[in-house]
Amino acid sequence: MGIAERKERERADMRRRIVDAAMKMFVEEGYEKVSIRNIADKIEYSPATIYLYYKDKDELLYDVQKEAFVSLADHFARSLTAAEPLERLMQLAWAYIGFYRENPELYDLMFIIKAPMNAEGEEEKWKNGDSAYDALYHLVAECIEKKLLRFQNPTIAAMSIWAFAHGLISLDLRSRLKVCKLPEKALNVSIDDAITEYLAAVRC
Amino acid sequence: MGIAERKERERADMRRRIVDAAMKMFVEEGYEKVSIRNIADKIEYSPATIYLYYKDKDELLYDVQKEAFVSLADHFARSLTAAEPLERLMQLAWAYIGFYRENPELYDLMFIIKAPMNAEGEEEKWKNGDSAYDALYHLVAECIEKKLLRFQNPTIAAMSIWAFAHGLISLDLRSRLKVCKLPEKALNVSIDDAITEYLAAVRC
DNA sequence: TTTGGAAAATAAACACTGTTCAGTATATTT
DNA sequence: AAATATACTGAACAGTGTTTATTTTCCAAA
Repeated sequence: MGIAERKERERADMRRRIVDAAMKMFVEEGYEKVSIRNIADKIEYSPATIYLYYKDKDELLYDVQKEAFVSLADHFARSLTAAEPLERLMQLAWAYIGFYRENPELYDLMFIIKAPMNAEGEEEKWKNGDSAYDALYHLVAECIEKKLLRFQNPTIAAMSIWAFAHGLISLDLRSRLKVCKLPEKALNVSIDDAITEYLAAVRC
Repeated sequence: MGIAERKERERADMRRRIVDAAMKMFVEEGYEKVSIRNIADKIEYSPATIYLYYKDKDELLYDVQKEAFVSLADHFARSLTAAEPLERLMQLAWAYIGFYRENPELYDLMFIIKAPMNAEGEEEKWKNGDSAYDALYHLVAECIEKKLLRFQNPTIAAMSIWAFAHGLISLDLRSRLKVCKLPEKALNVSIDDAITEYLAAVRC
């Protein structure tokens, strides 16, 4: 029965085509501005066809998020070259900021946009971010064990470091840091300074 | 000519009615889920009428944000009772978190939602958050002057503290802290712990 | 007090959106 | 070749923000 397998393969190919087009368009124009019809046009299929492969736009976004988190994990893996855990933690932090700066729309869709993880009920569906978070958690835990960080609890530590970076990023992404009245050019520098200072402050 | 004044008053009243209804509905159901038609229904006018008072939904949101920032400033004013600047900074931080917890949808619409400040061109329109930011900035500056904080630059300090709080809040609001695998109840406690630890870490 | 003109409110439409469904074309099995 | 299962799509539904032509309301001058 090679046919069933081919059909399955074709189905997977179609999902690929859809998710690839969607990812590309989300990154270029932002999730909100891309409609199912736009995606259907791009892949030269009817809008209704997309609903044969994804139950709704949220499910499609979920798949794009999955993809995005894989590439974040890759980005992490490539960036963590140091042997010293503390040095690795710094690399992780800068890799995170770097990922945002290279793919702001992707960051938005992974961490800021409302859909789809606020869809109640689907509790355990939010596993996409796990590996990226685990990278942070284990690194932080190792640093705490070796008394390299001024933290006791690794969960609190991971939360704090993540929140700090995410806070800066999402204020930046929404142009909220304008109120700081910094010259355009000085903003990125200030963000970098803030991170540098924070990392210096939390180490022993 | 009392008529012109009455007309002006009526115009202002109408804007009030619209912005009040909008604020109420945004808070209850979230900005995205409230349509111009819904608001029009609520105030018992035609949808088109709203466009005689607001050029688009963004302008309406902008007015609601203005309102929201006033109430945040009020909230700050009521919370900052201590004489010691460092104590006042703590109160500010907790007031910020408190405001979020009392009005999560309002926080969303003030700090996270995309519209309207990303509308390019209207550079100086984003002055709503000024007074709230100024409260933080001046307090931080005072603390630095009196050598109460481990910061040199007040702008970096204000950015950092704000980013930390905002980061925790917005990760919480988007249920991203689920990856920390904390029991439901422990989450809020952990957020509080993270803030407590952070404040302890940045003081001299 | 009636009439003319300005101002305010609206019904209806436009161009979108996500989504569904009845019907058509294609491929596979009998 | 006929019957069946699969894949696809046109058209529609119910909603969105917004605009326009039309009607209603109001005020001032004849």
